[in-house]
Amino acid sequence: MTASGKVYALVDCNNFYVSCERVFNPALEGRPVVVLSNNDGCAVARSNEVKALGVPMGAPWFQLKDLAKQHGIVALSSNYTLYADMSNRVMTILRDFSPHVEVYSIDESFLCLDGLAGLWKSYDALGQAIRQRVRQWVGLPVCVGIAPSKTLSKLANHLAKKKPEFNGVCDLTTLTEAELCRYFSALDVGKVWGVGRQIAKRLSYLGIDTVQTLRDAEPKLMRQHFGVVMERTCNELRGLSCLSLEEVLPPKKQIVSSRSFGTMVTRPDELREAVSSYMARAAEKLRHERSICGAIHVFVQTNRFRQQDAQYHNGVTIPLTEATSDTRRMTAAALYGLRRIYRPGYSYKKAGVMLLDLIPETVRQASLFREPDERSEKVMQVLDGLNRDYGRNTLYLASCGIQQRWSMLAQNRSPRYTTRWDELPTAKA
DNA sequence: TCTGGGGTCCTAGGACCC
DNA sequence: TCTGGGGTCCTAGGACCC
Repeated sequence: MTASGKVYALVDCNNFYVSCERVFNPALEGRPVVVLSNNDGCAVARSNEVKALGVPMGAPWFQLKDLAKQHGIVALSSNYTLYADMSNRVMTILRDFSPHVEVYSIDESFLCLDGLAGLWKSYDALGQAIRQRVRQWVGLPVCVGIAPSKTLSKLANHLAKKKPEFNGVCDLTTLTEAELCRYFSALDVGKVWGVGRQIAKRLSYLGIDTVQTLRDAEPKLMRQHFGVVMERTCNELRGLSCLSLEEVLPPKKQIVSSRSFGTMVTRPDELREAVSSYMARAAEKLRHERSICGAIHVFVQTNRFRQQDAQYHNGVTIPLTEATSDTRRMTAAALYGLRRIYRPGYSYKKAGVMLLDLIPETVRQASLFREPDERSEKVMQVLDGLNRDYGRNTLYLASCGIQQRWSMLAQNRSPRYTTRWDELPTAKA
């Protein structure tokens, strides 16, 4: 099935966060391990042992504590610094295998394999070589799915992970129609990329429950029922490539920074600290993107899970008179917004900022009312430089506060082994 | 006690214009 | 009694992804 002549590989790391932890702590091998979300809230990565216990993705940790005690589940706080660095190492290796790589998320990439068939005995051999090298050089297990469309390569990857007969690499281009039909008939339609819970339910009303029945559905009819996206998905399932590789990621359209608090926050000064801190982070990302923003959205909310508490959530968008990436001006706007939405008497659980109307800094429009501020750019360069070279929070605005009593929980975080000299792993003789 | 964070795309509906 | 039609733009909300 190579109707379009395209061939894509999807390389996906197995249980990525858990596998990263195991590289540096081999004692975790073979044990049930979860990595928790920010604030140690939910299980966002599960080892196979934990999946076998029936723990779903996103399960709240506090609900798992009994099960954890019973089976000795190890729970780790997330260590994004480590995961990001490990991810970069994997992606660097993948670029050796194909000149066309789309880094799709922290743990998966699409590779275009067009024209590479001649270099290898088979696509399967190429896939195995990728697995072997990533395992040897970075220590992480990956699986590879190969198919004539991105949507199919996702499914191929799923099969590579679940079906031992593929040994970690599933090349759909070598399967017969009958074999494809057999695998796809056994797969829930919800496994298809782009089919979530709601759409799966609606598909079910039409008698479409498996990947195979969606593949057999008429694309034009799917368009009438669900829109252009589903029509595309349907065509992709038939081996007609509709989604191309996006090698250069387009500039972001918005940047969000938000966190749940480690404790309930009632005092306005603590909310101000949190919003200032989140804004510092968002502004840093903005400058890294080489963009400036034209508006800022601030929001606060109480704990929606505590129905017995008085609930309040609100947000406000503050347009800026002039697009900027200066943390100080953005923080001032955010704190102004916060004053407008803050209501006393509530226990707040979360706050955040969103940067909107982003444009590249090169198209900055001169303001009618202000001279261009070159000093601002210099100050931000110094700020970013210090925080890059000496660690985050070396230099920050006083409004971010010092104690940060509200900051999130991370009670069991591993060292940043690969990015901090003072946290390098040590080898015992 | 304890329930994540950061994105994108599409669509429907309202405002507005001629 | 009778009350256009078509187009664009914007926004909010929903759905999806990892």
